[in-house]
Formats: sequence, C-alpha cells, structure tokens
Amino acid sequence: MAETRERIFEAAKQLGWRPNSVARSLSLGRAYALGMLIPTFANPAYASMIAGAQRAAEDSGNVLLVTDTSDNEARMKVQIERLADRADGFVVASAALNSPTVALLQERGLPFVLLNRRSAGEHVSVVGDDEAGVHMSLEYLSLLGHRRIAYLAGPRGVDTVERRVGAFRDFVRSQGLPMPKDWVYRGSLAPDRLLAGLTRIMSAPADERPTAVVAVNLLTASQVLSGLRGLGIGVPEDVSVVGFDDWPLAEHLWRPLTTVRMPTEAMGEQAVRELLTVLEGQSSPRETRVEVPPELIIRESTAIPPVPALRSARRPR
Amino acid sequence: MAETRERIFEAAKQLGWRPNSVARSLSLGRAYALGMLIPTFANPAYASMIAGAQRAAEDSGNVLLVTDTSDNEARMKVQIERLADRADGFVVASAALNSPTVALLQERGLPFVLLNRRSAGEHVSVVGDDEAGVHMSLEYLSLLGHRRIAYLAGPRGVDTVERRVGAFRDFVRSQGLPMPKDWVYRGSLAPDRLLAGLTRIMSAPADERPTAVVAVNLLTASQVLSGLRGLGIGVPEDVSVVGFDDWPLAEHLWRPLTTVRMPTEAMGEQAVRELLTVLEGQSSPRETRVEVPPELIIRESTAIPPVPALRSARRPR
DNA sequence: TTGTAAGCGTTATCAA
DNA sequence: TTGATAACGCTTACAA
Repeated sequence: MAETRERIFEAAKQLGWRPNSVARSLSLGRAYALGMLIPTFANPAYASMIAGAQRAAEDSGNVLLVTDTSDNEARMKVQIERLADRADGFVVASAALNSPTVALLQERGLPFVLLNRRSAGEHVSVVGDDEAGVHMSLEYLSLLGHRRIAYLAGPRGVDTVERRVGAFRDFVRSQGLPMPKDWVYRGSLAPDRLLAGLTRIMSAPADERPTAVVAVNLLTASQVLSGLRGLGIGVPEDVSVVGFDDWPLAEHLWRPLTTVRMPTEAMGEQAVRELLTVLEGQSSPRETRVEVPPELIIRESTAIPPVPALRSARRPR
Repeated sequence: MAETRERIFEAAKQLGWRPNSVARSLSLGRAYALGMLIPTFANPAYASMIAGAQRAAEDSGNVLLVTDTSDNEARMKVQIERLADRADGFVVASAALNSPTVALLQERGLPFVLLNRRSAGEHVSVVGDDEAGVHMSLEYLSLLGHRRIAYLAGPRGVDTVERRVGAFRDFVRSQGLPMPKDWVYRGSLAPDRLLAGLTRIMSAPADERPTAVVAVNLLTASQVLSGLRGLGIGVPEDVSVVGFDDWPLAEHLWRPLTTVRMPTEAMGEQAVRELLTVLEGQSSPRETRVEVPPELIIRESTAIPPVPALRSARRPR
C-alpha cells in the first residue's frame, strides 16, 4: 500500500538513501524541472519575476532552471537544446515579437508559456497590464496639469515596449494632446543616443517643449533624470519625469522617481502556474493578464508644470 | 571509429534525432550541469557574477542551474537536494561564515566551490580582493584630506563584509586615524535602522563628525546619500560618500556615486573554471583570488573635506 | 500482497 | 571492426 511505501521511503532516507532524480526523470519521462529564459539578470524587473517563478516552482515540487539569454537568439537556441530533456517546459520571458525561438519550441513540441513579452502567433502568455500602468501615469500627469508630454520608448520589436507606446498614443489621442513627431523617441537606448534624443526634444523654448517626460523603463528614466540635470533643466520644477518599473534604488536617484510598479513577482508566479496547467494538457492557447494591477509610486520627480507653461497653455492662440 | 560515429550523429541530427541528455546523465554518471546558489537576484553584483559563470559554463559544454536562496539555509538545503543528481557540482555564493549548507555538501560528497563568501573550514573558494577595494577607496579619501571616516558595515556573519570592515580597520590603525566606537556601524541595514545609525554618527558638531562615509555595498551607499540629503548635509561639500559595487544606476543617484567596482564577472567565470578542475579531481582545498583588481570609479560623491573641518583638524589641541 | 521483470535512452564492455 | 548485452536507478505492469 501507498502508506507503507512512504514509510519505507522515510526509513531509507534516514539511512542516507535518496531517490536519484535523473533515473526518476528517465523512467517517468518527466523531470520535475522547468526552464526559464530571461533576457538579462541585469534588469531588476526580471529579478523579481524570477523570484516569483521560483517560489511557485518550488511549491509545486519543481526546480526552476533559469538562464540569461542576453536577448540573443543563438544563445537561446543552445540553451533550449541543452535543457530540452532536463526540463518539462519553459517560461520564456525573452521572446522577441518575431522570435525563431518560439518557432523552435513549437516545432520540437516543447511546452512553453511566454512571460511579459508576447510573440506573433498562438500560444499561452502571461503579461501584466502595461497599458493600465502607462495610463495611470498619464492620468496623474494630466491631473497635475501637464498637456505636453514626451515618451521615450526605444527601438521597435519588443512586445512590452509596443504595448506601452501604444497606450501612450491612445491617451494622447483621446485627450487631444499635442504630439509633434519627435516627442515619441524610438531610437537606441544607448546612453549617448538617448541623451541626444532627449536634448533635441528639450531644445525648444521652454513654453513649447514638453513639461513631462515618460520613460519606458527604470534605467531609461534615470538616464533622463541625469540628462535633464546636465541640461540645467530642473526636475520637477521645469519638467516632470515618470519611469516604469520600480526598485529600491529608484528612491535614491537624483530625484526620487515617480514610477509605475508592475506586479512582476505575481507575473512570474502565474507564468509557472500557467505552465503547469499546460503540462497537464489542460490549456489551450490564450493570453492571461495578471490580476494584480500596476501601482503608481509617487515620489519627487513629478509636480505641476511650471507657471509660464501654464500661462502659455491657457493663452488663446 | 570515432569519426564515423560523429558522421552518424550528424546525420541523425538532420533527421531530427537528438541524444537524450537525461539518459546520458544516467549512463555517464555525469550531468554536464553545474548548480549555482545565489543569495538574491536582487543584488546587481550577483547578476554579473552569474553572467560570467554562465558564460564559462556554456563554453565548457555545461549548463548552469542558478537558484535564488534568499540567504535562507532551509531553502538552500531543499535546492541542493533537488539539484544533487542533476548537477555535477555547485558554485555557492550564498554561504554564511558558519553554514550548515557547506556541511551538507561535504557530508554528501558533493563537489563545490565557494564564491565571494568564504566559510569556516577547508574548501576551495574564489574571492575578489575586497581588501584592496576598500584600501583604494580609503587611500583616495585620505589623499583628498579626509581623516575622520565612518564605515557602515551591517551585521556580522558574512565573510565579504568582515573582510571589508577588516580592511577598513587596518587602514585606520595604520594611518592613526580617529576611531570612535560608533563610527563603525554594525547594526541592521534595514532602511530605518540604518538611517538611525547614520543620524547618530552625524549628530556631532560639524567639526567633530566624520567628513567621509564609506558603505559596504551599493544599496547602503544610496541609502546613505538619501539619508544625508534628508539631514540637510551636503554631498560632497560637507561629507564625502563612497560605495561598494557598481551598477549603471549608481551614476544617476542623488549624487553620482564614487564607488569600488569589483571584477564580479571574472569572479563568476573563475568560480566555474575552478569547479571544473575540482570535478576532474585536480584540486585540493585552496583559496583563489581573482586576478582582475578592483577599480575605483570616481564620480561626484567625493571631494576635499569642508574647510572648517580642515581648520579644526589642523588646530593644535 | 509480494516479488520479478521489463523499460526509459544512453554508454561501455565483452565476445564474436 | 562489429554487434550484442549489461549497466545506470528508478517506476510500473504483471505474475506468482
């Protein structure tokens, strides 16, 4: 009986015997391990997705095998090959919108769920409500009186980024805000390029340039802060800055950063739960939004727009 | 012959066949996987150790299985149990000075090398030159003219921390600098506790309190910056601040932080190389120092001490 | 209920 | 050189 089996297992364990998980995997055809592909450990947002995922994995008796892909498709391929038999499925947080990796997983029949970044085609994915996050930051700026708002997005091709810019554009349109072409920056996020872009946007006279800048992520936001500081533009008295993602250091930047905190930990957690149901064959392609809503963390990088700007905005043309 | 074997493997691969790595592990008794235990993904210093380790692992045909231990011994135990058969050895970056985990690894005969943090007893370990890092930051402060220097270390029990405080104490002694008892803070690094400690140290009159504060890591340093800002103490004009570890955000803090950059990536790399030699049975217990020296990144949080302090320091008593 | 054997996909050994 | 076979350590199905 099962109970006796348990007792024997326990007794054996006391004597120093432990079942060999490799042999177990081979016999069972199941590894009780889940792979997780992360663009980079360097981005703190992923650190907490991993933390959440790992907790969920451990709670369900699985181990989580995490790798850093550097957003490099060739590396991802190698890692998937090497982990294919050792893991029962994958949480993929580093998919590009058109990723050969996703194709590879599909053709090899490896179960997977996308996290944070979706990809073209049908598959199960778990994402946070980035649109709501952007929306709430814009609403807040709007409430403060800002009407001229720029968005620093970075290059095309990543789902999350597109969702965030999309939400920005929707808001701007629905509120009838001004939208000169270069107020949405789509260039490289490399420090010098970004600074050049920011400088261009800010080179207009004070009553024509944006009174608020929204950045696509935390690092970009902090570069913006430093950039404005270098340009001699005050934050928040001249320009307000809002970031995306949160992290202890965000509080200690040149100006403590107002930013959108995404439920990253819950996202990681839900991704593995979703993957587990896929492994049980219970799931069909669909997109899951994590229920936990984003949160706007208001600190000191935002304020009402400068008075001249207000005057100019109200002056009839 | 071996060559034919290769050709057949290649042909089979074309046809979609791939050797099953689990079966391979079982047969070979070797998994070609290495475990890595990290205190927390949230600390950016570890992110780059992982990056280095993963590169070295991949280059040698291994996969790196990384887990976040939360510095929790119980969790480490579970993770080691679950990875014991799936990995050939472990890189342990989250060992406490007296860690049951190390004992566990030893009694189960699992090969391992300690990274960054050493532990009591004999074992192979890879560390950076923390002492040199601290030393160079203190030399720099000294050169600027600082003589009253405080060190915020945090709780006892972690090897790296002890090495850093040790180096601080050595320097202070060798230079005959003043060293009131509470200038070395050994309390909790929780924000409120740390702030209380800092406030106490800074509550002395300006010409008696420290003119420079050195922090044990990046987060602590940024908390110190914010703390001083809150106290209305200027950085660097009233007090200089030096951190430990570097990260892109360090440049964007309230004051761009002068800090010691450790060769974290090289450390991770070397740890897996070291582990690989252990696995080949070539290694006896020893400590390896990573050759790459620390680097002092000078930014804007340090300057010459304030003039009144200089005057007071020079005034004969 | 208990014990035995087959199978998981490799590699390694030993005859042929 | 080739080909069959045991072994890795577990699970499960089937006979005793």
